[in-house]
Amino acid sequence: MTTETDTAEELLRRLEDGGHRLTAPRRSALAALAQRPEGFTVEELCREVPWAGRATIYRTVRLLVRMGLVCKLSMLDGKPLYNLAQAGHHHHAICLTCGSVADVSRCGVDHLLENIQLLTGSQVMGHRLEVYVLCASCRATAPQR
Amino acid sequence: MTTETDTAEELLRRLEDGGHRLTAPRRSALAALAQRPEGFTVEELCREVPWAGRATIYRTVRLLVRMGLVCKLSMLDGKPLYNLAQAGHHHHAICLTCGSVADVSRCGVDHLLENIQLLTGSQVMGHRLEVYVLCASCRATAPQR
DNA sequence: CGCATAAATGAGACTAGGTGTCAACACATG
DNA sequence: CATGTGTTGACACCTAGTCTCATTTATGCG
Repeated sequence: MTTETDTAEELLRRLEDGGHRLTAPRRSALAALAQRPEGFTVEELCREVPWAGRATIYRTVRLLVRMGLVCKLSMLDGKPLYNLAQAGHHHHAICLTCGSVADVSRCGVDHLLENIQLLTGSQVMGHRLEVYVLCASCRATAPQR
Repeated sequence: MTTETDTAEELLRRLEDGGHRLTAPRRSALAALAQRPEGFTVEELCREVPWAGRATIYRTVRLLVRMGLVCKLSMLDGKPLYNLAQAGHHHHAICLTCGSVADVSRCGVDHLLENIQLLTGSQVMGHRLEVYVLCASCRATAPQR
């Protein structure tokens, strides 16, 4: 089983491989972020690592997003939420109750985009898909969030 | 053919039908917005109707969004863009070049959401889909935006 | 018409989320 | 251990939007 520490180590390694320095603020930010598999906001991270500058935390998260290690998604009300990227896909089913994020890439998204090209004659340049769900386990239990 | 004036009149009528007052700031905001079928930002509207208060313009747009007359979508970089709602659907193919918005509802979105429920065992509560395209006519001409 | 009154307005403070600047600092390498 | 570039932190600034509250105004009623 992958622990939070493993996750943080992995991110650290990826940063290093990318030619980035492993500084104290980055280590702390990664450690904090690895403990929140259900997603986090940058302000939350700032509160958890109060001795590091706000700009630094934002820069670290932006770096991780650009490297594809973290993805930024938006909740129903438009508020941003970040979470660890599982792989290279870009589609999520976010549970409104527990915050868990499921991969939706194999549910026909590509097919949908193909249809759009065919039916409208346009060329798809990018897309954003966010699905808000009540996940299987939350359907049976009480809301927590 | 529907002119911009017709559009503004129509919006005005809908507001009135909804029990809202037809005030001068609202009339101007609607007139300005009706002239931008390719979408607009609220700040743009504020610049076009500078004698009306910024809060009022924001309130007017929010009202129109809540009434389903205008929809808020977000561009690839996350910046918000508003445009006149064509109907009750919620899916758009936004041309990155000319800003035109096409309806994508009949391209299999519902089918996709059904698949998600079946494959993940979750209940879909809401979703957001934005597709960024180069529309058919822009594929043949030079970029303008 | 004239009036009452609830709805709407405008100024401006405030919020969230995020970026830009710049002097000071620190990591890794020669 | 010098050196130089990447990184930091403080803080100003930005966009997008909301809230408050005193003032104004559209509209239905008599």
